[in-house]
Amino acid sequence: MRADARKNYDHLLAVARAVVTEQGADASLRDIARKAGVGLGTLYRHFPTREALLEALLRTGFDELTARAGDLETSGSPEDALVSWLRDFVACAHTYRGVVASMMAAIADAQSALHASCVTMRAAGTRLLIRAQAEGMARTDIDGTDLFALAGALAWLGDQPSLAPRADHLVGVVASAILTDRASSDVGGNAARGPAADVVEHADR
Amino acid sequence: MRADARKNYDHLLAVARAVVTEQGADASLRDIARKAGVGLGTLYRHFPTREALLEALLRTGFDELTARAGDLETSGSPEDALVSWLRDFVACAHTYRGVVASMMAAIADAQSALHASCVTMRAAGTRLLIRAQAEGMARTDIDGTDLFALAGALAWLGDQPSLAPRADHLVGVVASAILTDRASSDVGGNAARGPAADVVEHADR
DNA sequence: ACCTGAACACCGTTCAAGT
DNA sequence: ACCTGAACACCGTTCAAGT
Repeated sequence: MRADARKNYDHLLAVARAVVTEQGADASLRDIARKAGVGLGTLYRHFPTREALLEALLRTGFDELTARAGDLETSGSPEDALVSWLRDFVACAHTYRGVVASMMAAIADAQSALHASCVTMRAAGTRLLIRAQAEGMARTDIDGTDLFALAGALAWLGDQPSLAPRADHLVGVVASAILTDRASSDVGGNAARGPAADVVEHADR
Repeated sequence: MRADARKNYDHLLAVARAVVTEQGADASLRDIARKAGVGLGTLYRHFPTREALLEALLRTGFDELTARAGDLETSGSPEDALVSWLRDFVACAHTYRGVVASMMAAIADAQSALHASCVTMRAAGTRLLIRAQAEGMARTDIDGTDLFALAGALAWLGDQPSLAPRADHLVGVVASAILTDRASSDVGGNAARGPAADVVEHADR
């Protein structure tokens, strides 16, 4: 890659990060090119599709999520690992508003620039689910696709301004549906509570 | 309303129903006017905003849903009533792809043409939730807004082509998180159910 | 190799002019 | 009263022309 091209690429990505953070995944590509002081064709040269741009923006977060999932596979209780992954996924998707719809579309479209990362992430979640199921800690009538769907729905929820304030709490509610022993498990990381008790979010985020 | 205006209104609505069914809530208004053989200004005259058009399209379904919620308040078990409402809501939102995001935005925007209907629907769901909670059948750490949020998330899920096949099943999963007696209840809506409710006082409505 | 920006085919929204 | 469609300010995408 030529030096001037590299410079354009990097700058474009930085500007895109700012604009997409502000306007969401549907941000105007023209606006990004304009703000980057670059021709529209240059943006398209580096990122042939919107999803290619999103992929570049999300790569870091996705890689971190996958790495964390790997750690979770062998650490802590299966329930905590599963719920932690769920929270991490939702937090990651929440980085850019509206990105979760692209992810769900990408999983069904092998041509999408986001396809591979999403399949990888779903696989990571699936492994944590299977482990929890094997130990009798998670209901067995759902599979990795279901888990991914629920994670996506919770991320979508966090994107809606009117619902976002309760998004964290509702992750706990859905987690309690996935886990088998609601009564005795400590979903939130605090002391054990009854079934009707509030399932609290992590403090360390 | 003048006769020619009435005719335009009705025809516009019929065409809009077809186009929105096919293309979703983001369908091109220009396209609708074009297909209705009507000037673009005519569409704007009858439906000043996209939400006004959606409201007209959804009114029937919303009214039916509200009526059914009223019936459910006094019939069957509190759990069945709540889960039935949840399924009805998801089915109703599923009428037009992408409409659930408009609904969630409308609940926070009193100016929206969809605001009133959404508030009414949320209130209907809330009453069913409170009844179930009063009889000890639903967890008490969620409120009507949470129920509405979960219902919206499930409807969103049904809008994603890659997730839709499991949407019905996942309604059951989330329902089991809301209901207290997971083990014995039949979330799907059939015969077997948990122990009959004991002496319980009604929540005020 | 890489960049530019005009060109094309679309939008949503408004509003002067017509009937 | 009501309807029309041009006008305006935007899009995404492509591609000939430049360096």
